[in-house]
Order: sequence, then C-alpha cells, then structure tokens
Amino acid sequence: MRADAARNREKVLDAARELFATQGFEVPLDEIAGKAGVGPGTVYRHFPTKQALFQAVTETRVSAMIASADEPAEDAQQALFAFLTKMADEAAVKRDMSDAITVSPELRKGLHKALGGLLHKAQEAGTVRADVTATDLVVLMKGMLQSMHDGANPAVLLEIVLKGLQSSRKP
Amino acid sequence: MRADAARNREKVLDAARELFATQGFEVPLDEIAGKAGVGPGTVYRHFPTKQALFQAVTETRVSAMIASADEPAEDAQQALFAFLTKMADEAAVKRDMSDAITVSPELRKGLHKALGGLLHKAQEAGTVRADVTATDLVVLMKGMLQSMHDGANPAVLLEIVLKGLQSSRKP
DNA sequence: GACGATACGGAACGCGCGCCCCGGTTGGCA
DNA sequence: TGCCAACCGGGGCGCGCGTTCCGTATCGTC
Repeated sequence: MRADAARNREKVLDAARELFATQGFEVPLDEIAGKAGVGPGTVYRHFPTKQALFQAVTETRVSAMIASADEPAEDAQQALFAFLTKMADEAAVKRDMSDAITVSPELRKGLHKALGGLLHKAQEAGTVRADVTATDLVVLMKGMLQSMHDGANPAVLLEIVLKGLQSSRKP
Repeated sequence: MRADAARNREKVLDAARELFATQGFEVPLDEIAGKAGVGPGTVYRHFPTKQALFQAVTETRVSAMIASADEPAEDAQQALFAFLTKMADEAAVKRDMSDAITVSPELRKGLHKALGGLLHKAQEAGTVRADVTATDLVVLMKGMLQSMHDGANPAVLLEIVLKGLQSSRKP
C-alpha cells in the first residue's frame, strides 16, 4: 500500500471515530470525508460501504468489551451488572455504542452471546429474574442507551434497569 | 365541505390509522394515499403536512390517555404504574404510540405534564425513587416502547421498569 | 528524470420521499 | 340541466445521501 494511501486511511478513521461518536451512524459520509480532508471517493477506496467504516471504528471497542465478559467472576449478578454498567458508561459518552447494536449484525450477535452468558449465570444464581431472555436484555439496553442521548440522566436510567432486573424473591 | 371531500378525508384517516399503527411514522405518505385509494395531492388538501396527519390520528388516543391521568387516586404509586401500564399496552399493539413522543411536540409536552404530575405525587408518597425527573421518565418510556417492537417481551420490559422505579427504602 | 501503477477529488447518478401544481372531473345549487 | 367552484389524481420537483466514475495528480521504481 502506498504511503499516502495509508495516511489517508488513518485520517478517515480518525474523523469517523470522532463524528460517529458525537453524532452516531446517521452522520453523512460526506461530512466524515470533509473532516478528514479527503473526497468521498477516497473513503470508498478504503471501505466498501459506510457500514464497513462504522464497523471498523466500533469493532475494536465492542470486541474488547465482549471479551471482558468472559473473565470468570465470583458473583454472577455483580458480573452482569458490571458489564451493563460498562456499556452504559461507554454509551453515555459515545453515541455510536447504541447504533452498533442496530447497524452491525456481527456486533449485535457478539453482544447477544456475551450478555446471554452473563445473564444465564446470574439467573442460575437466582439473583436476576428468570423470565428475561438475552434478546430482551439486548433490546432493553439498546433502548436505554438511546434514551441517554435524549436528555435523560444516564446514571438514574442505569440504576432503574439494574434494580428492575433483580429477582423479586425476598431473601 | 363537499360530500366526496369528507368521504376522502375519512378514507385517508382510516388508512393512516392502520399504517401508522403497524409501521409507525416512517411509512411513506404515498403508501397511505395508495391504501386510501387517493392520490398524494388529495392527502395534502386535507392535511398540510405528514406530521399534521399523524397528529390527527394519534391526538385523540393520546389525549384520552392523558386525561385519564387527572382522575384522583388513592394510591399515588398505583396511579403512576397504571398509567405506565396503559402506555405500554397501547404501544405493544400500535407502533405509533412511541413515535408520537418524538414527532409531535404537543403530545410530548402533554405526556410530560401528565407523567410529571403522577410522578410527583408518587415521589411525595415516598414509594417512587426521588431522583427521577419527568423528562427521565418520558425518555425512558420512549425507549422502552420502541424496544417492544424489536423482539423483546413487552410484559417483562414493563415489569422491569416498574420495579426499577420503586423507592429503595426498606419499609 | 521519466514512466506506469496507484490513489485522489469531486462531480454526477440513483433512489426515496415529502410536497406542490395543473389539466381534468365531479358535486351541488340555480 | 347547466354552470361554476371545489376537488381529484398523479406526474414532477427539490433535497439529502449513499455510492460510483473518471480525468488528474502523486508515489515509487528503474
């Protein structure tokens, strides 16, 4: 690959990282190109589609988060809640976290699997209500993450969801 | 108003009711016109904008719901939760309920006010966590209602939110 | 320093959709 | 029944945006 090509690729990725984070997936691709100081055609030389660029930007962060779900934990509920908190913290600052669930099937599936594992263990421990499915949780989180960008208090939202997830059994 | 005009107006409203309910606000206006058996121009003779048509369709239902919030109740928490349940039940069947919050500022304000009143009373009674604002609640509900159309179990989602809203004080 | 391959920029295309306009039609009053 | 105003259908415009195409500039090698 030619040197200027590699340089432009990085410029595009930098611009995309910032604009996807602040405006989400709906930011026009021409705006990304403009911020990167290149033409739209150049973007398409490096990424076949807008989705691919988005995935390139989010994949790293999301994959790291998913990987963190595999670490063994003592308290199953604690592990699940920590994961959800991590998601919420990320989404409170970067707008592309919630879009990743919608835009990229791969990332969605990955999240679904990671959440499913944590959820299952917490349910077996009896501390999280048993009638929630992994799909419910993914979708609920997507809605909650989006709500954070509409003027709601992210911390309060998260607390509500976490409390709501707890099993109703009285100890 | 001429007789055929009135008839067409009704046909448009009927088609809009059905399509907004099943597909939400993003349904193309031409599709509504097509289902009504009229041209797009005819729709615009009766409603100045797509938004106005949407509002005409949803206003009645939402206003009725808002009005029901004014009925005096014994149990403040019960009143709030009943209202939220009503919203969820409606949204589980009609897709335009959640869009109404986004599309129509009037309806959003109305909902905000109604929810704010119920919330305030429930918070005074101490049964609902005090750090939630009316805006938080509107936005949270919007996210939850949208989530219902993404494959989540509406009943479970609602229960999670209701439980999460309850005050943490141990009686 | 010249030449071929590679990459660039941005104009242009296609598409979807909200909205408007106009030639033709229809309803209801005299 | 005839006439005019009201109304209708649907083709078309404007716009935003993802994507592509191509003439031009740039890189790196011989």
